[in-house]
Amino acid sequence: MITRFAPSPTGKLHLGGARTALFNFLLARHNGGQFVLRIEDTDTARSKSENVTSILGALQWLGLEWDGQPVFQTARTELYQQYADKLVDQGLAYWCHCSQEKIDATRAQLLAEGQKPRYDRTCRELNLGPAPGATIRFKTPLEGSIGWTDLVKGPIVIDSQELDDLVIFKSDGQPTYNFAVVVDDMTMGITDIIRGDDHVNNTPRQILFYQAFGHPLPAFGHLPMILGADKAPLSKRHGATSVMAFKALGYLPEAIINCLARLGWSHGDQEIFSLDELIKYFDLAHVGKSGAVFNQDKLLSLNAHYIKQTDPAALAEIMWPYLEDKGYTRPAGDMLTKMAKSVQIRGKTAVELADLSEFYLKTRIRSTDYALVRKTLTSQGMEVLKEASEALLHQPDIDHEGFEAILKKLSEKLEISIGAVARPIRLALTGSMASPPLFEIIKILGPETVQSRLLAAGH
RNA sequence: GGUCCCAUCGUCUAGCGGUCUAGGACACCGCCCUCUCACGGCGAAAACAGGGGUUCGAGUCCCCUUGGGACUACCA
Repeated sequence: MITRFAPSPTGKLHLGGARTALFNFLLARHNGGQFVLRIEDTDTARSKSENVTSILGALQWLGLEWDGQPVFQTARTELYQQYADKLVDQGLAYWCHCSQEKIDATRAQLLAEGQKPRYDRTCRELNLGPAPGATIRFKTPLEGSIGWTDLVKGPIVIDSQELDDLVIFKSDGQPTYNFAVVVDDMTMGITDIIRGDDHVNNTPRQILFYQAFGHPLPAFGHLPMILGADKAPLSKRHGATSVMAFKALGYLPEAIINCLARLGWSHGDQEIFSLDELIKYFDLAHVGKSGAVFNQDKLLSLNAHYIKQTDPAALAEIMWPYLEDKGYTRPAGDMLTKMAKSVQIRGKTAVELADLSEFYLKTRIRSTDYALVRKTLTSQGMEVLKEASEALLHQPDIDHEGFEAILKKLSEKLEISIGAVARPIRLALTGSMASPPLFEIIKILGPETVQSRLLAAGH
């Protein structure tokens, strides 16, 4: 089995493309086959090499390793030419000298008469040769039907009268998409073509070409589209859609893979899948037939799950770039790991992790919420800070139990609730009312920083 | 317009004729836990688009309607 992913480098790798790549990857790996890449760059006006780099980078980041070297269509023009010539020689295709204007005119006329707009096949039996501005058209059978059993949609049949005499070679000497794809898939030995729903209508045309070449048909499977919240196909206007944009937002590749896999595929009630598990369980039989709305909340929750799963040291590395962006210098030793661990269950993205742990690195804690400061650092609050500072001074290596005891003692001494004791300390230490547990913060920050922050807030 | 595809909670989905008074997950709401925020635990609410068949029996099979979508290029 050989599957392929064939992006055109007209943009970055987006969610839809990533899922197509994932399913092809999974199908191949599940069956011990190959997964290859083809870059469809024949649209030279819109194709950019930096997009190729970025698409390959995104696939790598996701962990979708491909076999061999990517094939570039622009390097194979001669091959397409040979195959087109073959069809012309066999009388299965023909040179067409009709001008674009003429074709447009007949199309418009047919449309006006309420008929199907199509080429009128003027040149079909004229046996013309090459000429400037000429195209090569395929002799589509005038009758009969074309069908295949789609791997995800089931049997599909279409009347060949629905099809025009397709142009296979453009007047600029480049093959058309449908033709190039077939030549590529044949010569690359692709056995299973898994692609987006939008290609269902291309399939009968491509089948015609396979038949013309006397080449066995590959299996086709068409994946439903990924939609935005408004049920329209996912696009830029739905916000972040490129894989790397999600990386920048602090999402983990495991979460994106898991999320994408569950968009249109299922394995009973299981929700969490590692890439290895996906390879083990993946099958086309459980791919759904209808479009799926991409739900970023679900991705977020999956991301939170994988963040919780990640080893704190590794998480520190994932989180660090975002802290670095804020202008901090990297702390020494395992400080960063401790920080990551303390916010691990609180942050749902690497960005949130950085935001939540930022207070550890600040040189000065300041809250801009003045109302809160006024409410918390009352004379009583100040008293708490002073007392806490003294209590902690004698117990720098505090643990949960020990800190609870200190809080309790203070609460009894000052005759206020435990919460009222904790509040000013939390504000002094973190600048916020939401943070990891105080004893944990104290341990990570160390006695000197704790003292100075308590004192600084006391003024 | 024509051709093709699709249709279960708000969303992703399980379901492959009887085990469905329809299960799971996310989100939402409530309760518990608790030094805050979270995590976690427990619970609630929430769907078979509509209409005809077939069958002893239909979410599951067939047809129609409705509603979505794709394609209809010398774009990929």
